Amino acid sequence: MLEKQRQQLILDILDEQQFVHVKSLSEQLDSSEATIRRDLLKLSQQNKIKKIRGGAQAVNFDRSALQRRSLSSSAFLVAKQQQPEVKRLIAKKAVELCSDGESIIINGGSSTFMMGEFLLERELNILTNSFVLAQELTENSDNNLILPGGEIYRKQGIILSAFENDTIQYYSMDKMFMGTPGIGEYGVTESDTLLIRSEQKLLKQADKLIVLADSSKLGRKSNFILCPLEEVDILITDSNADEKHLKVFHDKNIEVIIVDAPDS
Amino acid sequence: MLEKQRQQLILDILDEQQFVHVKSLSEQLDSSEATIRRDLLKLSQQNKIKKIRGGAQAVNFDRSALQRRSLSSSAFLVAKQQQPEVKRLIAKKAVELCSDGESIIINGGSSTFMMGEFLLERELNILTNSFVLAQELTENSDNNLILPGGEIYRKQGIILSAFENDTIQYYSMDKMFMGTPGIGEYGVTESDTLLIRSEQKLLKQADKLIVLADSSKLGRKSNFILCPLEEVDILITDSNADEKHLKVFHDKNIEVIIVDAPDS
DNA sequence: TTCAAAACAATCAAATTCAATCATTTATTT
DNA sequence: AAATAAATGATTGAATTTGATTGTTTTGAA
Repeated sequence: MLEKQRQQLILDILDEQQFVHVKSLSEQLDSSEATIRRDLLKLSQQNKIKKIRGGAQAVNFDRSALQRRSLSSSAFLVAKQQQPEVKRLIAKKAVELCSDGESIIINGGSSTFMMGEFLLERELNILTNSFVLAQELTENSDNNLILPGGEIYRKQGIILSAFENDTIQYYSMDKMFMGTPGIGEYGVTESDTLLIRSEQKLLKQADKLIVLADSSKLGRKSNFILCPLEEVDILITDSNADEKHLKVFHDKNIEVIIVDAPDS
Repeated sequence: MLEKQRQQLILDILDEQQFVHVKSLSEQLDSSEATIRRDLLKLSQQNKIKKIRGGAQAVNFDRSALQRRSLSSSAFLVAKQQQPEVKRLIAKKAVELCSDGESIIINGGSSTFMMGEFLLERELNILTNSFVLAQELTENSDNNLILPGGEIYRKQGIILSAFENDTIQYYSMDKMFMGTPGIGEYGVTESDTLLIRSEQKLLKQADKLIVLADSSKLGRKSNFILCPLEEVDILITDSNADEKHLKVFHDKNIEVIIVDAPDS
């Protein structure tokens, strides 16, 4: 991985969470801890992050600017940068599972955001808490869009409500598409505490759950468990997936759809 | 492969992914690394890419955001040009009634949309069923935005819910700003059947109702009555207002704010 | 306080990337 | 076709980056 690319990714990660461990970065970016430390040193000298013992901390000296930038789709770009082709193919396959006229739920997040590209020419009923996705599809497609009520979180580009009962409880949808930072025997995980509630609420309104997770997400575990594997109906991943992981899903009767990874 | 062709392909690739290795380009384009380096040098001299150690970085990686930004702030500019100056002054006065930190409701519609221009530098809690206003202010301001749940109606640019109980019932706001096609002794009127329900629901959550209506709207009556005059606390209109109409509002103890009409 | 584990900066050797150079191939002009 | 110009690919040594190793510092538990 390129030096600049690595550093950009560190910034992107810190855009989404307040703190990261050196170790975690080293694993995620597939570089030695020494290299990560050097990156952190450089970035902190540029005042782009704050270097603290154990890792790095986000420096929100210009919170508004950062928020605006992330909303505009940096999350989308990070996703693209990390796994450009694979994620796109997975998103494409996900959209192919829908027929026009169907009602689907799409949760906020970079993986599912990529579905947008393939939804442009479709006509579905789409319930989503992703404000950015709704924006794109409202402007550029004929899909019918439904939003949950709540506050707009610029950084994540999503709408969240603190209240139990909101508009979405009245909607019954066919499928829910969900991206995740990690899925394994323990279930589907999520890193953001804000997101997890909202996603659980959305999940209740869907008949089927379809998880989008490229091979790097399999067996990974993020901070919080969103739902057990039993809830998952279909998993879409790529051909780099480890047999060991796939077996777990198979044992739970999850239908696994595998798309060809370009560089496998 | 021709030189120009190769360089265009490099640009295409960087249009998609922000970073590439020299090695990867060399393989993809079937040229030596030396040639690729020369291409990168030329392209970077033209400022079309950024040359970094190990490869190249897209310079316009935030292009979509930039486009959207200029386009979106121009949404206010367009409104500014199309609407008469009076409406703008009324909108400005309306925003001046708010102090930072306050919670306000703004209904969808062209008059109230113009408030957006003056809200850019403010920090308020804004509950609005105007999807377009929310969009603009999310991208270009630091206001906290709250949306009701429901379906997006493209034509009107608003969010509507068919259900009685939605998220907004939990919000208690200081002021509601409402534009209207007609206001008179019979009350505040509205022409759009879709809008009227939604606005009545919003109204319930506000302590004070402030109506924006230039002088041409006074004494006018549109198809439906949204609420009686008793509910109105403040009316903002312009200096062309007829005394006869103003007396009606005065009798109902409505505070009337009059802005100077430029061509009066 | 003591101790062990973790995180750290400094250092070094290996690997990678680079610009410069030159011979060869390809394109253009005469 | 010959001469000239331009582009390409290979080679080189220098510069930079990287991961591993070292010993030191910090941390939290005993």
